[in-house]
Amino acid sequence: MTAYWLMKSEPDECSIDDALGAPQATVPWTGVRNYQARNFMRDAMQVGDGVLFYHSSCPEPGIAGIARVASDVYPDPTQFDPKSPYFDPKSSPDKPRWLLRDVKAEKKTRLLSLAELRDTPALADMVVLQRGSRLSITPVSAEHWRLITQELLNG
DNA sequence: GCCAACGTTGGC
DNA sequence: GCCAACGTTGGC
Repeated sequence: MTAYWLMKSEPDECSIDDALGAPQATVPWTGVRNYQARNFMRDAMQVGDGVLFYHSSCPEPGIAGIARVASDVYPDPTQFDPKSPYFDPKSSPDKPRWLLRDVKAEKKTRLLSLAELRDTPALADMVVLQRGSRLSITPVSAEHWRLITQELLNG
């Protein structure tokens, strides 16, 4: 059964344009250093799941495009790179702590801003909108996915 | 740069 | 296992 996700990326690091410009429009979702978000990728995601590509920590935070989970889970190579800001000295290649999946960008959309998301009563239950929510990967219900993609693709 | 909210660490 | 201190996220 297809599931849906919202995945945050800082556009300074990897914007929807960057992802679309990558080979096969596919990027490894590096840098997740939160166990709950990691576990979503490891245990709950499946290839083909829908992804709302969200721009965070930027002047205009919000959903910027549609993407899809494009690979099985595998170790995040940045955890082993001492020069990477995501380096984790407590991790090792034979016992990797951090995992990722590849994400394939499908379409850049208009920016559906965080303010607009918050102004939409039908989306009030979205995990990402909950008070104090900081997770960089959150599940999205089928109904919320339908509403948002309909608005972005047809609206 | 501020700060609320949450996660992680480490001493006990 | 508790919990205070500290670190991080991310909108504003």
